[in-house]
Amino acid sequence: MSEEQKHEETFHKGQHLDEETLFVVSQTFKALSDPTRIRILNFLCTGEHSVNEIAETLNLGQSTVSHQLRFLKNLRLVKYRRAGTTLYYSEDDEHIMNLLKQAIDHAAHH
Amino acid sequence: MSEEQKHEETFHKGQHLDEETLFVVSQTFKALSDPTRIRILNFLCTGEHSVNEIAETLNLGQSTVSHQLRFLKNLRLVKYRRAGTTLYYSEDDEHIMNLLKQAIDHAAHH
DNA sequence: TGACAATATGAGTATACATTCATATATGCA
DNA sequence: TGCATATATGAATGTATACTCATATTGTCA
Repeated sequence: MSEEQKHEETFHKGQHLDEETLFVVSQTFKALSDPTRIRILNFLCTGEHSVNEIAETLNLGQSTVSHQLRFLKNLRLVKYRRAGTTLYYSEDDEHIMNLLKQAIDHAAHH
Repeated sequence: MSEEQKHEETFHKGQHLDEETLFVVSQTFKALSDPTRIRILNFLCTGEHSVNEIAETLNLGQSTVSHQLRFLKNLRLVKYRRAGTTLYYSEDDEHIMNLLKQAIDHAAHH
């Protein structure tokens, strides 16, 4: 590794963004850019919940929640556990959830 | 402050999201969800740059860059300094820039 | 003041996306 | 097997938005 690269990684000064990284980063933030998904993820901070629990608690349509959970699952931000006909969804990316919490704190404490 | 609220703020367990916080958080992440804006912000990590410098370096149209900079400026993510007819843009929210860097590292180191 | 350079702005367009509705799939149980 | 519950899926629609083009604005200097 060159000194220049080491410098960039250490101090984060305009590091090079390849196509794939750019895509992943933008997709990740897009997941966090929708109020409904934010509410779902924030609710999942309290632990695992079924689709219907999420829908009723947040006052959303069952279909809406299912669609958004699929979106979040494709990005591996949530996972689920099956129990009979019920699917219990929960967080699956501690790092990204931490980003969300930071942003909420940043916005709320103002 | 109630014990329940203190618990939520300390451990980030599904804290309540009021309308305004939800809006601010979603807007902030929306700013970070577009590849062009990510590239601009990442470039500004290297220091202040004029609109034309940004456009030429990132191979973007002048109008595109100007539009996106206005977007980022409305959210107070960037600021500018005037020098004659040239406007030098730079970062204006250390905390949010840090979120971006975290996400880039998270995505790049995989 | 007039010309030039840098940037901003507004309209138009194409695309992405969140929601809803209707329906399909899947699991458990009698 | 047949029914009920939970969830997923697909189409349709309205809305948001990123980019481009043309033009306007602003500041500098001769």
